[in-house]
This record gives sequence, C-alpha cells and structure tokens, in this order.
Amino acid sequence: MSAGGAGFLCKIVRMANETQQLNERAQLLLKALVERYIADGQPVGSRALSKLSGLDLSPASIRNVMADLEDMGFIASPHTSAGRIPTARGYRFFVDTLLTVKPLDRIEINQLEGQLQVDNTQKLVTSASHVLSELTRFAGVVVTPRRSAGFRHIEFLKLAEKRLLLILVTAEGDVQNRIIQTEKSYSPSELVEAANILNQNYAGCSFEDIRRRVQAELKQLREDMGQLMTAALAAGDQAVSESSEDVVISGEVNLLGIDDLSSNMNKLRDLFNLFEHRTTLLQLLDHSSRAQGVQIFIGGEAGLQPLDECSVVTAPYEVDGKVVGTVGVIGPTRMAYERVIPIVDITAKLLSSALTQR
Amino acid sequence: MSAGGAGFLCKIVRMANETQQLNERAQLLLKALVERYIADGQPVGSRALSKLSGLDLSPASIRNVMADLEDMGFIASPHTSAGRIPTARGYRFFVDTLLTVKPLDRIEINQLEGQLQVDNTQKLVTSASHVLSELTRFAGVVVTPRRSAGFRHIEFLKLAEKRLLLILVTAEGDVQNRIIQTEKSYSPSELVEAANILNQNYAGCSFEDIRRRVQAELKQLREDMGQLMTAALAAGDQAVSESSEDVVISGEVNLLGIDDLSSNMNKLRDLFNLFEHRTTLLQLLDHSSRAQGVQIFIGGEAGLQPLDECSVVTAPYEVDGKVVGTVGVIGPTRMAYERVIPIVDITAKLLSSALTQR
DNA sequence: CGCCAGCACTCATCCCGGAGGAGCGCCAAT
DNA sequence: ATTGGCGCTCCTCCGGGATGAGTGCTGGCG
Repeated sequence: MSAGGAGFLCKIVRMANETQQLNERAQLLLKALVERYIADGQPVGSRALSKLSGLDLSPASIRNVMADLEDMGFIASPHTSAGRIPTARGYRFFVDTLLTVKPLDRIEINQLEGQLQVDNTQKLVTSASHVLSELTRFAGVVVTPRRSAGFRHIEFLKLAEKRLLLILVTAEGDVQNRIIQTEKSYSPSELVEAANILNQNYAGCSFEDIRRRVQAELKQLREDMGQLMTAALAAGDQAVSESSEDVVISGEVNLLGIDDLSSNMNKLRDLFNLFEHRTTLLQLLDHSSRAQGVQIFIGGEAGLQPLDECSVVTAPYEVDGKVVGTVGVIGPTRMAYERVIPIVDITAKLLSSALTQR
Repeated sequence: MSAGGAGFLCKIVRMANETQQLNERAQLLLKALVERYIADGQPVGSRALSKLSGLDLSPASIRNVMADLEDMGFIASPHTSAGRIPTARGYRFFVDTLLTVKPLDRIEINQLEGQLQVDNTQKLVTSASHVLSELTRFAGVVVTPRRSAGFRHIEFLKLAEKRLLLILVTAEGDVQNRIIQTEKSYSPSELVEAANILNQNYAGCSFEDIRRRVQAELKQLREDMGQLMTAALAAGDQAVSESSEDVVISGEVNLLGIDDLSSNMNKLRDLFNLFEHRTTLLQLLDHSSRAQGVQIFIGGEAGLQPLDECSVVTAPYEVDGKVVGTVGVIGPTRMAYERVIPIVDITAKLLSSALTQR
C-alpha cells in the first residue's frame, strides 16, 4: 500500500534524508507519540512516552530525543510546559514510513460488501459513501463515475408543440433526460424517424464523432430533420457532460462530534461550506484519481485552508481497468489511519468490482 | 396571513382568553420585548423597555407588567437579575396576534422569481430550497411534489436478455426509469407493441385503474404479453410511489453560524441528525400541507426535541389548485418572523405558479 | 560518550473572593 | 395608578494563589 502527496520526486528525496536523520530510536519514539496522541488527543509528555515506547529509557533521555524531533519539525508543543503533538510533517512521516496497517477481516469485508446496493449506479455510489462514513464515523465522499460520452439508445417524446423530451440511455445503462425547445413543431412519426436514424447509425459513438458525421451527411436529410438532430446532439452532449462528474458526501454530521474540529466554530463552518462547494472538492479528489492506490492528504497539504486540521484519505476506483472516480474519507488529522486506510482501500476495490460486473 | 399550530379550536379559545387577559399595555410591552429580543438576543430589562415601548412609563411600572407577563407564562428570566426573554408561549402569542408582517417589495419578488430555475421539476424544487436558505440565511426545506399516479408515456428498452429498462414519463412531464427482470426474453417488436397498447389505451390513467382494466382484458392478449404488462405496471407503480415524496434541505450550514444554536454542540448534532432522518421531518411538514397559508411551529410544538430552540415556518404549494407539497424554513426560535413569513409565503406562491404553468 | 537523577522554571488550569453592574421586587409617597 | 428609592440577587469580570504537568539544563556516573 503506497501513500503519498503531491510532488513525488522531492518527497522521495526528502524521505531518504529524513530516514537517515532519524535513527531508529527517534523513529520508534515518534511512532509511539503519534499513536498515543491519535488515541487520546492529549499532548504526550516524556514520562508517558518512557512507559509507552517499550524502550527502557528514562523520561530525561526521551526529552533529549523529543527536543531533536521538535527541531526537525516533526512535533511541536502547544505551550511551554505541555507535552508534544505531531505536526503535519510528523503525521506525514508517520503515515509514510512508520505506519503498519492491519488489513480487514474477511468478515468485515463481507459485511461491507453486503451493504453496497447494486441495483443502480447512483445507488451504488451513494451507498458506498454511506458505508465509508458509517465505518469510519467521518465524512464519506465518492466522486461519481465519469461517463463515456456516448449513448446506447435515444428517444424523442413530444411534450407540447415545439417542446420535446429527449431520453438518453448511456452506455452504462443510466438514463438521462432533457427538454428541448425546437423552432418547428415535429410530428410523432418524424420524431420516431429521427430517433431511428440516430439509433441505427450512431449508437455507441461519442457525440463529437456523431456531430462530425451528421454534418457530413446532413445534405441527404431534410433540413428540419437536420436541425432536430443537431439540437438533440447538443442537448445530449450537455446532459452527459453536466451530470458527468459530481461528488456525493455523506455523514458530514459525524464531524460535528469530533472535538478537534468542533472547538473552532468558524473553521467548522468553513469546512461545511467547502462541502457545499462541490467543485473545489472535486479538484482535490480528481488529483487522487491520477495516482494509484491509497493517497493521503494531511492538513493543508491540499492547499485548502478549511481542511486545516483535516486529513483526506482517498483511493481511485475503476471500471474494466480504467479509473473512473475516487472514493475517500474526510476526517480530522488525528484519525486512526491504520483503520481508515484499509477501509478506503477495500471500498474502492469492492466498488470497482461491483461496477465492472454490471 | 393566518398563522397557527395544530389544534385549531382549542387555540382559538385560548387566544380569546389571552386577548382578554392581556390589556393593550401588556400587549404593547410584550411586542416591544419580543422584537427587541429578536433583534439582539439579550434578555430585555425594564429600563430598556421603558425607552423602547413608546409608552411614557417608568421602569418601575413596567416591572409590574412584566411580572404579570411572567406569571402568565409569556416571558421568563434566565436568572434572578437578568432581563426577560420570551417563552415559547410568548412567541406564539406574538406571532399570532402582535406581529405585523411587511410584504416584500415588487423588486424582491422579481429577484426571487428570477432565481427559480424552471427547466425541470427537480431543479425547480431544489432552487426553491436554495432561495429560501439564501434569503433567510437559515435552512430551506421543500417537500417534493406528490405525483399523481399516472403516466403520459411509457417505453420499454431492451438492455440484455431478460433485462428491460422501463422509461416512464409522468403526467407532470418528469421522467422515471427502472430496470425490470423478466422471465422470458422479448423481441424489440414485442416491446414496442406492448408499449403501444399501454400508451394508446391507458395514458393518463392511474396505475390501479390500469391494472384492473388490464386484468379484465387480459384474455385477449397473449399470455407472455400480459406478464410483461403486469410487470411493467408493478414497476411503474413502485417507481412513482418510491420517488414520490422526499424532502430537499439546503443551507443547513447557515445554522452553524447561529449562536443561539451552536452554543450547544449536542443539540446542534441532534438537529443535523434530524435533517438526515428525512422521514421524521416529512411527517412534520406534511402536517402543514393540510392547513392553508403560512404555518409556524415554535420550539418543541412539533413534538421533536431536536427542534427545541428552533421554529419552522411552512407554507403549502399547489399545482392546479391542489396542494402537492410544502416549502419551509427552519431556523432559531429567535428569528425575524416578519421577514421570514412573507418570504416563505411568496416562495410557495411562486413555486405553485411555476409548477402550474408547465 | 550515552544515560539519567535532580532541580529550577514555565505555563495552563482550577478555585477562590471581591468589585462592579444590571435588573428585579417591594414599599411608601404622590 | 404611577413612580422614585432602597435593598437584594446573581452574573461577569478580574487578580491571585495553589496545583500539577512537563520542560531544559546541569553535573555526575558507568
């Protein structure tokens, strides 16, 4: 399971340096500290670490190491005489090299699989989002599959004079529909004819292709028919592209209970505003779909202030071997990564296979 | 503009009593107090009221009246030496008989009208919800229209062997679709034939009617055709009823900023959980659609604890003179009713006319 | 050179207790 | 009936002492 942020090259270089700089003792202590802090959210002092770490060291010695870790920016103290808490960089190092994830049981996987509803792409996606939020008790988020820009079947339906309903079955079997205003009033038989032409000749092609070909063959058709076709193509194109990418979020409520976040009412509001602003979130998640495997964004690494004290754990999912979307979890930086990571990982895989079957 | 809760008769009786008991001075003072409290959220003292009320009374006299109002349960003091704040009953009386709503400007109405997107019932409903939350800065909520259980057009589409897509255009012009598993594999022409029969004979009827008539006329059809029909009818019925009532909420985030609510993290979480539990909310809102005009639920009047410090302002909307749903706003009990009420009222009316046009 | 016990120091938190102020209730005077 | 005045209550806002956690540093020990 690989996990990384943006800027791979520089990251790897840095990692090499850091692994050199941090001797085993420092690493062990950092690991213990992060784990402890994740577990109870209190700054961790030298005394506590001395008991936890397993190393047989006195608090005083540990203080020396902690001072080093602080100098290197892995940990920080909220005030003079408190313990230390991990910085974003500390979390990063922890997640990249110290973390040991424990895979889920077969039982848990089966449970998870059972909760994915499969009767419909939309339902599948929302249930995946639900499952993620239920299991992690954070916010679950899924980017809906990119649709291939083509259609399996097209149909016109007359609603009123000069008002048509365009019904479009996408290659994936989902149905889109759209109302078109036309200049001329078409008879039902004309509509059937137009639909037939499109279905017989162009089913499965992308709209761009069709437009090009229709334009070439247009002269053979009556002019009004051509108009209808182009209008239909435009509408279809728009319908597909408009509904093509969206992000489904569930369990935002869970974040209200997290005291790390809900202490700052303003930040919390910013965060929820971000959730309403789908597009921004979409960009972040799209990032993830270019890499493979689980990715983790810690704190502001994504470049969004509202995510200041949050981490985003994502994994892309695929249909027929092609990445089509991203699933993920948004929670506080202080989250149980070793649990969340496999959950996200498995969910992505289950979603992939559920989508591929159909 | 009428505004009332449940239990009309008893309410009217009580109102008569109360109006008798409260002399004009008490009413004026109560009105001033509530308005002031709504405006700045601080308990209102006698000195402040003496200046505000317009009556030329000393604080001492006002204290007498306030004591009476407190005895009658209209106001309460959070602690010994604080001012008074309205109780739920106080708000109730204020809203029922003291409140003077100022209707919106033509300009505002036009603006509002412009923001309602009309290309689609679903979009119309969500934009109405958005508009409500934007204008009031609280949570906007709309119950989607009850659909009449009939169809304008029906269509079968073969997805695979024994797997059909049923496309259904409702009387309102919305499109539903549903996948049916069949026992037998039908040819495209059979599907067209079945669709034709349904369209020509039964368009516009309710599914129950159709089922009855189909059953009677079934013998004339080939058996497999009959099977297809009944399957289609069942699926259509289900599709319509399933998607028939839902509640769209937007702008929940706004409630995070309200200090009346966000002081109590737990209550806030309960509230947001209520939002996710659509059904409970639906019941409350359905209540409203049985009355006519704007209705107001103050505090726990609705019988839901999460709404403890909230008020719900609702109004039913109609299509062709028949009530089909409800719009509303959920905000803190301490809200500017004189502004929210006309907003909800107008939105309901605009929504009605937008839906009726189509 | 690494380790560690001990000590001084720094803060955060908690818990008073007093001062200030807002506002009420009551009462006696008008 | 209205009102000025007085005493009282209780919230809020400090400031200070006590407590405790945890650090940094130093000097001694193996």
